[in-house]
Amino acid sequence: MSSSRASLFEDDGCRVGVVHMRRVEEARRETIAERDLERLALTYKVLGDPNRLKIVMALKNVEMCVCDLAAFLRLSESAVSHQLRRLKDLALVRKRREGQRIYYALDDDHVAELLNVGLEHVRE
Amino acid sequence: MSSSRASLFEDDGCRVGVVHMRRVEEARRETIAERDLERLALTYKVLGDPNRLKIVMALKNVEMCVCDLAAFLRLSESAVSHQLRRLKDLALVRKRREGQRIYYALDDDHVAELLNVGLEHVRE
DNA sequence: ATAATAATTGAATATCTGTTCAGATAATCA
DNA sequence: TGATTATCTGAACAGATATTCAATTATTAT
Repeated sequence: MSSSRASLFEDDGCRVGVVHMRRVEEARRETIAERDLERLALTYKVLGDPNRLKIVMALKNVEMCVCDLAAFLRLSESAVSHQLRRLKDLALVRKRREGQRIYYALDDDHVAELLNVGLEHVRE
Repeated sequence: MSSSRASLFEDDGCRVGVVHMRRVEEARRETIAERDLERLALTYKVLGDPNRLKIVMALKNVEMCVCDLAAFLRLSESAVSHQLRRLKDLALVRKRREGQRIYYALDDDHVAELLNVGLEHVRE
């Protein structure tokens, strides 16, 4: 019976053909908190830009200042600074001031692990 | 000496102040292939949208057809179909036809692992 | 102080992205 | 066959995004 069709009214009042109502309701129950999901999406999104990804990949090995990263990416320091702020807002990197320079590093081990799992998938 | 400043000509001809040339060169050597990096960035990017993320989270538990997912997300089937194509292009989901319906599921275990590691980071 | 270096910030713009809409395929059934 | 259901596709538009540019803050050196 689970594959039989059911035409019914959804709780938002729209008449729709729902094939597996059980699965839909189950999925709704299992969904994580909207706040967590939003933050998780932002985390992936921030890694989804080639230049930001290059930054975190480089920081896997050693901390670097903005100037280093700009030279590495062949990008303006302003552009790098903008990207670093996004990475920092999501707790992917942390900064440490030393005189005039500010050194960036990965914030915790989860970040490196996230990169490794992603690489495994890409190289499968 | 590694913290001394070095003003020099980069190989692209731009005069820039590079603080830790060793680190920059090391980072350039360690960089993964541009093709892999591009693909890795696309993988994260595709997970970086709340609706697409909801889709893969739901598919962690059970396969679902487009109609189910549209009901679950309260989104048009067209919109869901567009998103599913992006997920499929990056091998995050696979499809299986059964009559008129097409069922989607996660493509491999890496995907679920990627979600789990991401969740750990968000909830830390 | 003044100058120089490192990094940040906000505004502007060109580009990219997600959804909608209308129409096209594909499979099933009367 | 024609009708219905499920899914896909391409164009278009509104909203988001990355970089550049100019100006600003913070630190160090003279």
